[in-house]
Amino acid sequence: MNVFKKLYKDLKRKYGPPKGQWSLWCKRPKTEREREKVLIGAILTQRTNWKNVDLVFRKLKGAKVVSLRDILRLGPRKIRDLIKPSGFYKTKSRYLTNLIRFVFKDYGSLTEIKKADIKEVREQLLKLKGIGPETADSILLYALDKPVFVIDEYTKRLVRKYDLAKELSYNFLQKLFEKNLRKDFRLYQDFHALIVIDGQNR
DNA sequence: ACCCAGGTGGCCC
DNA sequence: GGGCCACATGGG
Repeated sequence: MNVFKKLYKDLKRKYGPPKGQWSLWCKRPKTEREREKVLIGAILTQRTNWKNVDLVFRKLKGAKVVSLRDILRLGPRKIRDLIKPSGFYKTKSRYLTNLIRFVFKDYGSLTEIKKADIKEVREQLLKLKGIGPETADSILLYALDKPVFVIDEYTKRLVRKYDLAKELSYNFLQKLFEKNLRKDFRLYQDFHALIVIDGQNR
């Protein structure tokens, strides 16, 4: 058994199924509404503590904003105020609105995007302002159930801790994980979630 | 009063 | 391609 698979098994044994926010992100299958929530969360959680993002979701719920349509209906100004606790709220409200417009304009729904070619969707996402490799891949993996391994700060710390690679570039690490694991979005979802949980557990 | 958190874009060299 | 900085809030 290779070291990647072993690390996954160890983390799984230590923490069990991912909890909290991750129970939604790793849920299978997801409803359209659940995919939308993951999509919103993928933007809001950029460089931000999940506690703050959760605060935003409670505010959104209180304002009866529970879908992508609701966000567009409210408009950028109101959304800006509602997402304040997640930080960087001016840029994030723009990023989020742009992303949602892209979803509706090019595909109509997340369920439709799910049927499209992964490569193509990834490239389209990366063209959007505010969506870099990690956010694009988080969307692909957790909102669209695509087998794409997400590399983030915690993943890099894990790589350093166990000396899994000398190079730490995004693309290199992503290929490394994907090469050493079976191509399975469920495995990728749980593994990455556990890496973050473990990283935050220090 | 610091310091941190699932990043990204825009500069500069 | 790499090094820096702005973006902002809530919690330890």
